[in-house]
Amino acid sequence: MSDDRWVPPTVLLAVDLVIFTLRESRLHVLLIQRGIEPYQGALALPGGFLSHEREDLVTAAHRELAEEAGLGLDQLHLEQLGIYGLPDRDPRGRVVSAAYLAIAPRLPEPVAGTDASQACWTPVAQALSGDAQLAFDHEQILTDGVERAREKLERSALATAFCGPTFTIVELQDVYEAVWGVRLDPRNFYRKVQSVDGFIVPAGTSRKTEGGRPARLFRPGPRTTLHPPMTRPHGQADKETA
Amino acid sequence: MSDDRWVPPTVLLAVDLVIFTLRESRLHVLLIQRGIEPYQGALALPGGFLSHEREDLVTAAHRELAEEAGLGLDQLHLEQLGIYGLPDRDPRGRVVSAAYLAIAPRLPEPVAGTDASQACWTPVAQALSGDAQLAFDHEQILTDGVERAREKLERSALATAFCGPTFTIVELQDVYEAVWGVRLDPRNFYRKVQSVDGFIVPAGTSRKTEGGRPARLFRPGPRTTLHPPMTRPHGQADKETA
DNA sequence: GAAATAGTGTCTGTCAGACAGTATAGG
DNA sequence: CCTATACTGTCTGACAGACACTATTTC
Repeated sequence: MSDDRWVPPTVLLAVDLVIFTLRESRLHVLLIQRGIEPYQGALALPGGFLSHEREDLVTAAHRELAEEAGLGLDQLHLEQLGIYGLPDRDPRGRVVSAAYLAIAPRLPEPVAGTDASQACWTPVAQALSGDAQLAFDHEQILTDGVERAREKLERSALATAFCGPTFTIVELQDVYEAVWGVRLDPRNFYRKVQSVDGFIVPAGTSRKTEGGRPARLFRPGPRTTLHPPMTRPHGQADKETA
Repeated sequence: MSDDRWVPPTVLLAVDLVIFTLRESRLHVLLIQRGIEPYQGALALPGGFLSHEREDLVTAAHRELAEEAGLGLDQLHLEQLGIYGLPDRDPRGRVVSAAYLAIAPRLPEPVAGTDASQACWTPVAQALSGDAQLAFDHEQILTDGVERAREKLERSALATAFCGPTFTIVELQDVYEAVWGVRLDPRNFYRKVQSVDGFIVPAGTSRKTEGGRPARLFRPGPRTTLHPPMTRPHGQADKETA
């Protein structure tokens, strides 16, 4: 600040995505296998550099979402997660990454890998088990993403973003159980989720289930923040669903 | 990604700080009056560019904290707030800012302005009233900082960072009332804050107060996350303390 | 003693957690 | 009928909110 002709350093800006979805009642994250160095062949979060100097960060996140996951903007939650800028996180030089958290509804196909690299949904428990070494500091970013999702399920209506346009209460409960890693009582969950005003609204019809009474369908309500919040069982226990 | 010789664009990376403290039972933020263009003369959050290409973001935040506010690392909370990167937020070009939230304990002197610009503690209510136009998108950053602080008071022991090494329960209540903008019942607050295990621990002695029974002193406890959380009065009402 | 601030006891409505019981489907 | 799933009613312990009351200081 004291030199007259001092010029601040420039950095490369990347956008990385933590994209969550629910598959078979388990939380999955989209990972790609890197086709180029560095970390060629390793698993990594989808992402990339800004396409041009005037591209907005959110726009870049949406672009990557479309390019690497084939996901459009419909029924998709996207929020900023944080910035990761340790000097040595990328061997190519000073790369600072803006991480975004995205929630995708259940998708029938395993995602059409449109990009050069192969994209696949991976159970989060497996991605963080240490067996699969993630590129760069993506394990840290993924860990932060999980924690963010857990917190937001308490105070926001984010859980509905995991579901399709309509869903049953049991499906919504599946989301909470998978993300929090706990078991919830269906009866109490039913009462609780209905009592929060504006969280979910009836969608009229009902849906078949395999041998049993059909469940009523609901749509996401107008509320985005939940009062009172959903309460996560004490001690944020990470017990897997048996 | 398809061109062979494509080179990603570079950006300038800045670090901006939202530094909160409590003065006269009101939440204050540190603002500086800009000495140079752009926005010369306007109020802004303290901050600046990375000093060199290999500087870590947190290190840069600490450096700015020392340069512009004269604050060391002792008894100081610092956490990442978010990244602000709209293409037109800075007329000098593509500048992306990593915002950090800092909490400083009560300071006797109004901060020694060590930098070229004048630094002053400003009530947050005044800074956001619209009368004082803040530079760049700093009003947005400040708004996000206030919301973040409010949320973190619920689930973390962040409130103690506003106090000195020892404090009374009433002083802690002052923090909650100022940040949340509500009135709390002293008796219930007393019980509640004591019942949360590891939040605050007795510091042995007590402290004089103007005409009344001396209050016991406490120190921050080992707990950083609060279970159960402090409950903010319903509807996050923003009623100012009368 | 009065005044002021610190800290305690107790009641009450609300709600999370537990779980018995009812409803509606397919076999 | 039985089984499986969806949904309802009710009890109970814990706790937030309200507030009367006691304790310890200065004047």
